[in-house]
Amino acid sequence: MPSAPKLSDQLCFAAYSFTHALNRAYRPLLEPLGLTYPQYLVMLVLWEADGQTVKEIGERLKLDSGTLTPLLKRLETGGYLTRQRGRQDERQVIVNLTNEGKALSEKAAEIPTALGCAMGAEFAEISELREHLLTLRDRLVEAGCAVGEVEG
Amino acid sequence: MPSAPKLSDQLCFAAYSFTHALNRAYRPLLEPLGLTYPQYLVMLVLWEADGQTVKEIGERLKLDSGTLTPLLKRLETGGYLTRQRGRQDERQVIVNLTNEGKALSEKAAEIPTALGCAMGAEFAEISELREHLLTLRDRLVEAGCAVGEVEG
DNA sequence: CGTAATTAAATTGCGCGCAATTAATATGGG
DNA sequence: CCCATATTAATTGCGCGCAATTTAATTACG
Repeated sequence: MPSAPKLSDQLCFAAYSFTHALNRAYRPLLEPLGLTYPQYLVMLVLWEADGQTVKEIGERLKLDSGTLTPLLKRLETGGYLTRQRGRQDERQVIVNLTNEGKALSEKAAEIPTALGCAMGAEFAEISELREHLLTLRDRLVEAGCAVGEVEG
Repeated sequence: MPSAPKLSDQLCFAAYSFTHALNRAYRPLLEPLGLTYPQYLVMLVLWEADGQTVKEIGERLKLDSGTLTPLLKRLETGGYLTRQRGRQDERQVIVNLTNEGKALSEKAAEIPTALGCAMGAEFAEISELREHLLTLRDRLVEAGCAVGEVEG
């Protein structure tokens, strides 16, 4: 297989396995809160601004209702939020935190710290890497197609 | 929620959404080959070295048999590889590419190029970012625990 | 030897992630 | 006003990822 791309050359695999490693690192930290990692992301969005629609949450996290609806139902069952149809527009579903859901943010406060430590990285380094990834992500979303000249 | 971590501060979310964007960018490129992205990764591993065990493939990709067994069965059904118990150690399953599976590497040759172009990134930039992510990944795997001082 | 401990895959169960479809509501044009 | 079109969620189906368990084969130990 002389022409085959090499795994070790792939940025995509590095990102893929880094993400999985992050997920595994989060698991024991989130388990005491009763959250999975995607559920934690939804809570982050709601802690920043309560009362958002499913659509708004989805835009923020780049997820659709196929993923969010069952996830939100589980968080509702867990007592962290409520879901109710909008009054002026009944197509929308507004998601509100319960007191329990709001209180959870305090327990979650130390999680980023723990992760940063586990990675042994400085704030500036993390920050730069984050922006780099978001830039490339946005270019990927924008491109969607094309055939060009470098490693993927 | 004054103490809550912010989504925009999170490296984890940047990596998470970058990975999903990559996945979506790969989809239309891999569909003509009849592969999903994880299946493509397995093929990359086998194109580099045919005849590996499930364990070896899993170590390379950081995946376990719970993920690999059904995935490999699908690739077997698709005619890209065969799975057979090892002769000298019957606990192992050796995975071999079929001619069709080997031939697929040629069609896949242009994929990394297309992705690199879609990201609009130089080889050096990609390369550096890749190493950075792998370094942090390995630190995460090594740490597994701890509570420290920076953003995650 | 023979039994205990170890190892490799497979299986089970659950939660994403996403494409595709459906249902209900809202909007805009004639 | 009515109907075609848009939009928002929900639903369905499938393929990961992974923890936990099970099964089978190998190795280590007394």
